[in-house]
Amino acid sequence: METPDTQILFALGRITSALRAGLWQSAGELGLVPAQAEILTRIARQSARPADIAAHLGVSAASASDSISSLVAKGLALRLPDPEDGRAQRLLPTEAGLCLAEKLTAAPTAVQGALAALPSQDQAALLRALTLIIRTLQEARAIPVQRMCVTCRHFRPRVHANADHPHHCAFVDAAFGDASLRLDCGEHEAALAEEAAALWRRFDAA
Amino acid sequence: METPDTQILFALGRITSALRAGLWQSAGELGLVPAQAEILTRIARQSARPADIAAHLGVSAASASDSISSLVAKGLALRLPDPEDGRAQRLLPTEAGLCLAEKLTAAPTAVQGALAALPSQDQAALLRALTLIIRTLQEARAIPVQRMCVTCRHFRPRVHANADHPHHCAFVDAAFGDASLRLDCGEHEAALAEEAAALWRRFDAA
DNA sequence: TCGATTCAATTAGGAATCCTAATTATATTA
DNA sequence: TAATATAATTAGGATTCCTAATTGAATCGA
Repeated sequence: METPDTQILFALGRITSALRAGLWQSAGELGLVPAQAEILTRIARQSARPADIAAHLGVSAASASDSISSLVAKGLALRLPDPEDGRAQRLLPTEAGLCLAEKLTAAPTAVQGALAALPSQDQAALLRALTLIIRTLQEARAIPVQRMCVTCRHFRPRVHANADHPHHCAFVDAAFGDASLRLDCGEHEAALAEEAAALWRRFDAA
Repeated sequence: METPDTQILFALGRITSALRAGLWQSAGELGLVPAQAEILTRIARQSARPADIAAHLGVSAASASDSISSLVAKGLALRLPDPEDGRAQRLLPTEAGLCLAEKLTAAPTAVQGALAALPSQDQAALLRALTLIIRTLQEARAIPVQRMCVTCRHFRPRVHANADHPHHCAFVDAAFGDASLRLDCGEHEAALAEEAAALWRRFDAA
């Protein structure tokens, strides 16, 4: 318990516990368990395959299938055949599922409150650090690839002198700062390999 | 998915998944499941009561009791009567449990790798932000109280001009920075209520 | 001091997740 | 066309997780 690494890991563990407890609480009030709530909010945002869900949650395909079946049995989700691949399926929320997903994302949790209470400079620094971590985890194949700024061909890191808005998005043609980094952007287009490496170095530089 | 809050929550979710998957992996190689691994490493660091374990993990006392029983059945932990309270127990690791706990903490995970790869400035900023979050979660009674710098009577936030080492610990009489903030310090002594509030304001100030 | 209440912990009962291994059906490749 | 790979589920079993009820010990008030 001495290096920053160890302290950070410890801190993440504590916050993870709070997140799980909060999810049991808020999901439980709506008749769901955490895994079901996570899957439902995910497919409410965007349709996904069972394999995506499993990768997103970091569980086996069999476990994901279990939880999906629970949602289907409750009439909150549908399994439809995937038009692009006869082996695959597309998961969609039902009307009731969408309604419940909105309540879930709206439900305030203790962690959300703590984030809101964070000074905006710390918020930006936190988001920046987490973005870097997620990028590294992606490269290590520990988590599935995100549609995030730091791998997007529209991203221009550190091109402005303004310390609060050093980055630029070529898609919306606007300057922005660490606080506005996206991890799941609808306009994301993957940069080519060498281009991505250059973005990475530029953003990462301390 | 627009405000920093939402992005941060999303990011924490992704990292949580990676943490859980890593724990299934590393604990699984040693014949444990995540909950058992977390309890074992916790009691290896310091003896604890079942109620502490439950609060630490954010689960019910009954669930904690289940997992503790699993550890006891495997010969990795012992339940001893608590000398201070006849209703309570003290949990201790056995020799085999200590040995396993060391292997667990030594096992490198993907998230640990990602943390190590983080530039040290981002590490410090991350630890600072997480410390603030944990402090808020404690106040909201969402997680149990930690033996952390920001609630310690030896802590002197922002007393030095040196930007890298602005804080001071009166116990060891040394300057330190955000990167060295402790969340579980052996020398922690809780500050009085009003004193604690003053520390908080001073450290929090952006 | 004695009863009532509170508290720490476990047990009981049951639902849900999680795993690996095996199976089915579709895609891809040689 | 045959062999292999992939997407998903099912089967079987271990474990966690919940709430409610129980046991024993500590504390509080009359």
